[in-house]
Amino acid sequence: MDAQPAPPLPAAFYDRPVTEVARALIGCSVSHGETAGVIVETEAYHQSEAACHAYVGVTRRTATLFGPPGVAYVYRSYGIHAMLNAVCEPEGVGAAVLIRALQPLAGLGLMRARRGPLADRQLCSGPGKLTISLGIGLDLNQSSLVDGPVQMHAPSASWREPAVDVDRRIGITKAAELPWRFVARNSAWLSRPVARA
DNA sequence: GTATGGATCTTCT
DNA sequence: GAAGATCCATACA
Repeated sequence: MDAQPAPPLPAAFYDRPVTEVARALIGCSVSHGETAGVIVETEAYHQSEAACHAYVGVTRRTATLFGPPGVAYVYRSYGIHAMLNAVCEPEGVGAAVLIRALQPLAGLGLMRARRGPLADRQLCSGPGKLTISLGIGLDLNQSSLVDGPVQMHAPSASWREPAVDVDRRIGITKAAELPWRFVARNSAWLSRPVARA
């Protein structure tokens, strides 16, 4: 709690292969207003595979994915849930990292006010949950992760670089076999345990 | 504790 | 008109 926030990750951080960024984001933190959490679970999406929205090409919906790196891509899924992604790779390439789960770090009271009287581990253990807890809505689509309302920060000094497990992605039907899900090993805050050790 | 089905809206064909 | 990267409540063992 006393941890002074490090400077936000620069746009260059996201200007790399999306799988590298997805792995590097494990242990980083996301903040929005009073609320913040440590990223413990991510998935990579790239225009070269069918599960990615950008697979179909540039549309009005996916334009953000093809934009410059270091920008938030927020969209609605199943008509109900907002999903937070970080756009990666150079402008013109459709790729993003989906933030699937957080370890709550700050503003837990505000999270409960938004979500209800839930246990800590239920506040951000899912892509649709964490956006509600952090108050992230569709209006934040295309906002900068470097100097916008939602920011991502490098791991605090006390965070030991965790072992990262790789797994298949969740909840998709196409290209489901790609090992593009990255999680912090032995974390208790995941949306779902790793399939195989 | 595990399993199944419903809710709800934006975007694209 | 249909599909989609989900979450929650309810039913049953």
